[in-house]
Amino acid sequence: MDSRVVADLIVYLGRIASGDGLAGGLTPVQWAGLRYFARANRFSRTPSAFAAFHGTTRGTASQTIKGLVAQGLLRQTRSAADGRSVRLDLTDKARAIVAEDPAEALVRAAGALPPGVRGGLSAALRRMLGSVAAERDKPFFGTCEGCAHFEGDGCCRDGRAAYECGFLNEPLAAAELDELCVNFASGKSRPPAAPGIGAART
Amino acid sequence: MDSRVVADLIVYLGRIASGDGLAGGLTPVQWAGLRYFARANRFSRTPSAFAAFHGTTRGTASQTIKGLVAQGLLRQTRSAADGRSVRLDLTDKARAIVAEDPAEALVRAAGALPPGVRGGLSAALRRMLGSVAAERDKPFFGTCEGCAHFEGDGCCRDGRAAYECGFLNEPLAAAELDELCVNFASGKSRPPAAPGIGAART
DNA sequence: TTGCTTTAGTTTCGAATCGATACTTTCTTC
DNA sequence: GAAGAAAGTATCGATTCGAAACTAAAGCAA
Repeated sequence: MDSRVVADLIVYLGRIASGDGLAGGLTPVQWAGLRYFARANRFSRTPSAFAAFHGTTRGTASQTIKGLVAQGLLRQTRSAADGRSVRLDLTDKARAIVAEDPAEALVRAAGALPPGVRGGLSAALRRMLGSVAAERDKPFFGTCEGCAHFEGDGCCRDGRAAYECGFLNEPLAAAELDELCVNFASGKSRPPAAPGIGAART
Repeated sequence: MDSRVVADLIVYLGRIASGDGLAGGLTPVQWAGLRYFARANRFSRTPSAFAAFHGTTRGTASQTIKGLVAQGLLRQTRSAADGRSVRLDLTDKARAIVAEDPAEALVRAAGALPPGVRGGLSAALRRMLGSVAAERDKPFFGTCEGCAHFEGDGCCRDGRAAYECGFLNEPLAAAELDELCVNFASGKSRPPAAPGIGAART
């Protein structure tokens, strides 16, 4: 019975934080898009990845993105490596809006917790995400931390970068390690109490 | 930075659990309605309370309810005390559907946690909800536990019921103490680590 | 009682959203 | 090269949503 209270609390907290709707003249879908493109790394800032993350079709995602581009909140650039792919980046105008996201209240609430409690909360939520992931077959998102494709221990080797994505064979900047990635795969033996944000069945 | 991870985890978990959409032939809104009327107590199973909980207008809530009634999932009865009010109750058919809610995966994930961890998680989430509540002026929902209107310590007094709601002057069954209530108000001095599910500014 | 105001619920209507589908372009593989 | 897969876009019909108008019941003040 206590388990249901925990589940309800998570759903309730998530909804009142992210579902606040029309704040700032943006629709809930547009907020979801801005949040995603603000958190995703450069490999994942594409219409397809957003569609997968948001649980919708590519067509619908394309419409949402078109609206954000028309409002000057996203800038799209075609990929040089793949002529089909498009990368979306937030404009300065969008960054100013995201900084006043109503969902920031949740971040502040988390920050108000004692560090030890917050660490335990984070670890428990990651475990729950791992459990839920084991029941599903949809793609999950996570950060480099705990990703099976993550390589590099911080020191250079034969002229390559300190960190690298073994899936894309791309060097990674230190600031990118905390960004969401669509190519996340669990399975990496990881330091205790520091799994990735998500886990896939692979 | 760790605070943002916690906030993102909560939003992500809540969305993949409740936003699964068209499972069972129901739309996401209909799922939300069924879940609400399954958790809410008899004072809160009204269109207006559902609209407040779901963050929408009464008109939209009325439409959602109409659809659920048409499918034989909700039964509406007019209140004897107030001729305007309508109470919605789940039918047996609806209870069978709710039992297979895709969001039950979250409940199972919470149940897979060690009891001590789950207790800490629950307490931390309640604290976060309290923080978020302090920033907003919208109504919040909670259970009798920790509600300022809750009266009675379990023993009868001058022929009245063991538990009672001081706001509505209504006796409360023991099974109703864990149900969501729209009239929740914080402020009650409460036993340690057992606040209500929500907190209002009052 | 008679009015006035508030509240619960419903209905209607126009705008927006969404999913399914088809289509174009580009990359990959044989 | 040709076939097939993948990324992205456009279109269409059904659904949803919020705003506003509306009905009915309750509360309140003389």
